[in-house]
Order: sequence, then structure tokens, then C-alpha cells
Amino acid sequence: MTRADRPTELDDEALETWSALATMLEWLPAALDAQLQRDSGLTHFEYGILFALLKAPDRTLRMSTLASYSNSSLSRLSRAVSRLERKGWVERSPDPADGRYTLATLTDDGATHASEATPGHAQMVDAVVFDALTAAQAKQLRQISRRITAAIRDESGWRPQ
Amino acid sequence: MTRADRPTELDDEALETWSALATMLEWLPAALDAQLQRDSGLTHFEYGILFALLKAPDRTLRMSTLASYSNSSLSRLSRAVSRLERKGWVERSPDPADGRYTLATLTDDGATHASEATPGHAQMVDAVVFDALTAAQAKQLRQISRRITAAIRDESGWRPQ
DNA sequence: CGTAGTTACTTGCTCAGTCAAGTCAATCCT
DNA sequence: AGGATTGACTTGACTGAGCAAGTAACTACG
Repeated sequence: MTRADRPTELDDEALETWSALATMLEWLPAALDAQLQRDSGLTHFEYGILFALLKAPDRTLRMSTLASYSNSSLSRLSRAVSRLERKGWVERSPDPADGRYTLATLTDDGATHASEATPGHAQMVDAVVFDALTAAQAKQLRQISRRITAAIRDESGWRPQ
Repeated sequence: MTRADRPTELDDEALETWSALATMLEWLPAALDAQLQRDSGLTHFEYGILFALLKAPDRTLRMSTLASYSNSSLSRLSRAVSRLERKGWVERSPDPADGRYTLATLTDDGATHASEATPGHAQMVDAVVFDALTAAQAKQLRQISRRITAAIRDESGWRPQ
């Protein structure tokens, strides 16, 4: 059933909902980015890279694995890792098992920095998401997010990559 | 009450929720942008500009009004309007009532283009949001979005602009 | 064993966004 | 009236992202 088949009465309500969602969609990532930037000089994307490496065995991952973790193109990742390398937080080396792969490894400095960035970021997420919602709402939000994500995945032609 | 005071048991669930939300936060804007770009050669931001002008009296708004509607900096808006001007969809003129203001006006071409872009975009929003949710979930989503937005607004020091 | 093809990146180009510094018009304050 | 201030943009320099073309390391096939 598409929206067109539903009672027209819903449309105003839907518009309100869409407006509220669109606002949240704009501000939430901006707020999280601003906190990370202010407190740790990192974009959310860079933080994701450091965090993934921190949790990985030997603090090391292949570029391509990291790209799929962080849901980004290899190109974007390559540039981001270059920036992190320049700051001394990550190092690159060819994979001895297959020279086509590049291994990204978190340095000690990088591990320290990532560890220090984490609590503040988690606190921000708590403050703007979980503290703002009831437990039931949080649960609803999980299901809603999954449904929307699934709907996007199903949309003809378009595949997130 | 902060999250730290809640039963630890919730943490896993919260992590799941956060992960689902983060995924949605990444894919939903990307999916909407992709649809607009593919079907109308517009970014979501540019579409917002055209749509706001289309609905405005005389299809005209001051730049600063438009900036607050689209929740953007004047700088960003100025560049976007320059692009739309180059395509012949928008024109600029000084406000006769106060020369400091600049009026942005939708051209006929621009109005046509915006009108043509709207149904496809609305359909996409329906497809990935409203069709994917029950009416109750949509209602919940509206409240959840508002609460999160309010929490961001309340966060010390940070004001969206 | 050599060559064609594939995989895993990297990089040049271009574009959109931010920030800070301009410009220009109105207004305020003696 | 007239210099200082404020408001509303605009623009130049810089940064990050995407796309497409390049490169280097392996693999498959005749």
C-alpha cells in the first residue's frame, strides 16, 4: 500500500513528521561532528577509522576492510588515512601476504588519541539521543531505523555502498 | 538521569540502537540526494531553495530569509544561488525597500523545474519512510525526532545555525 | 612462460562547503 | 550633517569528497 491510497487526512501529519525528521537528520550529525571536532580535532569519519583500528587485532586492518566498516569509498578512505598518517596516528604498509592490499595500523599515539576521544563522544550520544528518549522510544527508534534502512536497500536500483 | 545511572543491561541494547540509527543517518540523506540528483540534477539543498521560492509570494524571498528556511549559512546559500542563477532558475535583485537585502526570485524555468522535481522526491520520501512504517511508528518518529532536536538545542554551548 | 585481466589501492581534477575578510547600504549618535 | 557602527550579503583561500584515470601486485589461461 502506497501513501496515495491512505486517507488524505494523514498527509498533514506526514508532512509534520517529515519536517521533524528532516530537521533531526540535519542537526544530529552536525552536533556529533561539532563535538568531535571541538574536543578531538576529528571528523566523525576519522573517528570511525581510529575506533575500528583500535578494536582490531594488532590494531591493524586492510584498507578495503576498513572501507567497508566505515561504509565509504576506497578513495575517500585513502585520503582520510593520509591525513591521519600525517598526524602520526596511523601507518601504512603493504600486506606481506598479498602486496595488493595495504594494511593500516594504529600507532601508539593514535591509540591514545582514539581512547581519549571516545568517552566524550559516547557522552554526547547519550546526551542527545538516549537521555532525551524513554526506553520504549529508544526501542522504537531502533526498529524504525532498521525499517527505513531496509526500505532504502530495497528501493529499485539504489544500493548503498 | 544520565545513562550512567541506568541498569548496565541496557548498554548492549543502546549500542544496537545507536548502530541502527547511525546507519539510517548515513543512508537516508544519501538516498534522497541520489534520487534528486539522478532525476533532477539537484542537490537536496538546491531543491529546498527552489521549493521555498516556489511557495513564496511572487516566488521571491530575501536571501537571509531563505538562509534561515534552509537552515544554512548565508555564505553557503550565496554560492548555491549563484549556481542556480547560472542555470537560469533564479535571479537576484536588490530589495527596493532596503538596499542591503538581496531578493532571490524563481524564474519561470526554475518554477517548472522545481514543480517537475517535486513528485518524484515526495514519492521517494514515501517509499523509504512512510511506506516502511506503521502509522503509529510514524507518529513515534515525529516525537522522537523532536525530542532529539530539542536535546541538541539544549546541549550546553552548541546552537545549530 | 608470457600476456591479458582483475584487484586494491592512489591521485589529479573539479566541485561544494566553511571561515574570514571584504563591500556596500542603511542607521545611529552626537 | 557626517563619521562610526551594524547588517546583509559576497568572495578568496582552503579543505574534504567524488569520479575517473592511473599504477602496481597478483592470477588465469593458452
